[in-house]
Amino acid sequence: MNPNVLPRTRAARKPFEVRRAEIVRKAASFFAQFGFDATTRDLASWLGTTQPLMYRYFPSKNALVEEIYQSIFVGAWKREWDGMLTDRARPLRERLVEFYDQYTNVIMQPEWMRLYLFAGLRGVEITGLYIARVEERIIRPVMLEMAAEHGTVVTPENEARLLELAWSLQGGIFYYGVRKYVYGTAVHQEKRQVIEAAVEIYTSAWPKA
Amino acid sequence: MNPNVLPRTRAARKPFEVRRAEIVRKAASFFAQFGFDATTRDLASWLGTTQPLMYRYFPSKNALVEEIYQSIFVGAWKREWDGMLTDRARPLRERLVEFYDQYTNVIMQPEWMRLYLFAGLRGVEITGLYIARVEERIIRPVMLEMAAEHGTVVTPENEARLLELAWSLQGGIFYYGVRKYVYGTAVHQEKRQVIEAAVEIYTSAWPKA
DNA sequence: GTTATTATTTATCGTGCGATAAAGCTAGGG
DNA sequence: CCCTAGCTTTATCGCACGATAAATAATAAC
Repeated sequence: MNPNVLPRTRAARKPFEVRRAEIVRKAASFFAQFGFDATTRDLASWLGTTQPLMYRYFPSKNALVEEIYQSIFVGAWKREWDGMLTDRARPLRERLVEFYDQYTNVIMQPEWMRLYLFAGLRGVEITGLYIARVEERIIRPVMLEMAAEHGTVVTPENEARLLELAWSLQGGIFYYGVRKYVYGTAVHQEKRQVIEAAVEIYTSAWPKA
Repeated sequence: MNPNVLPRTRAARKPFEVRRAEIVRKAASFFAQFGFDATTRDLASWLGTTQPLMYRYFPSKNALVEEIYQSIFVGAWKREWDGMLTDRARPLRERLVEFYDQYTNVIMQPEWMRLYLFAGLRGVEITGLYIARVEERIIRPVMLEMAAEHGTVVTPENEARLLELAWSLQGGIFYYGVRKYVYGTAVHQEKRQVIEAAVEIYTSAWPKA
């Protein structure tokens, strides 16, 4: 017997690719809330369909999960961010604030943040690759621009220190999102203000040597 | 049939409280690695005992998990930290570096960090309480000491901004641990150096107003 | 309008889970 | 040395999980 109290109305018939894309999108939101150990039956109920339907579109639960990883971690980066940090026609602080404002508009959402942490805790390989890419695309450019702005010469000796300093800026911003979207605690300011304050601190106190 | 290849030797008989404490301690380490959805059978194998043994000491898996939460989140704070940040006989930077050095000696370990995030993602109530306590015991004192050092008057208008600034410092340090212990990526400096650099940035660039 | 196609559902399988009951074994008291 | 208390194990239950097969129904082609 079907455990649902109300008899389900048959799900609307949809073209293969439409349904498939819908499953990936909604399943991401579902797993972000309940973790990847949530069941395919609950997922189907969330989708408004039945459990075996998923297996027409994905060979296994894990195949679906892998596709969610791809959509989140590979699809997150936007083309226009690439030159944003290094455009020296604009003041550095302005570049940093605008970049982090836009970048966090994408990643600082409950879905993205939670999936990122769920996947990290699971030891999913792609999260390590994601961090490596963040270092090359964000941390290192930020560090180099900071150094250029302050006349700091980057050497093999101080590179590690300067990279970690740029990571600290990133971490200070990121943890704001963790508090808000993972732990659900009250924060005291809006995202934009937090970014501005953190960027201000780092640009004004960047070490000369 | 027992799936173990080698026939288990019977577990050494131990007094109730000894075995019980051992289960909590080792189970914390086990769940930190594999998440709270790991099975009680695997846990028993990890403990070197059998699965039903756990039920002599805890009425359910969840009761054991709750006890692990308590031991981690309530038992983490050390008495001597309480006056450390506010001891104005010492230079502020020195206080901050020493506090964060010692505090991170406790929390910046794979076990603590992973359980903290696992629990947070599960929506476990105690993590919200933990963050509230961190704000009262660390963030607010840090903010007030910073303000006092720089002659900043804390008002209802700027309090939110100053609190978030102190959170940024904490977040910058914390995220270093996330990278290292959750994502397993290479970091460029030792913890102590990262703390020193972050504290240096924040103490030298703290806003006057 | 009939038929072919395929999206969707119902029914079910084997497995592994948390939990319980009962049997087995070991240390300490007499 | 035996007996008993209680720690530990074996055996097992009911259930929910991922996955598959077969039946059903809605769309598309002609």
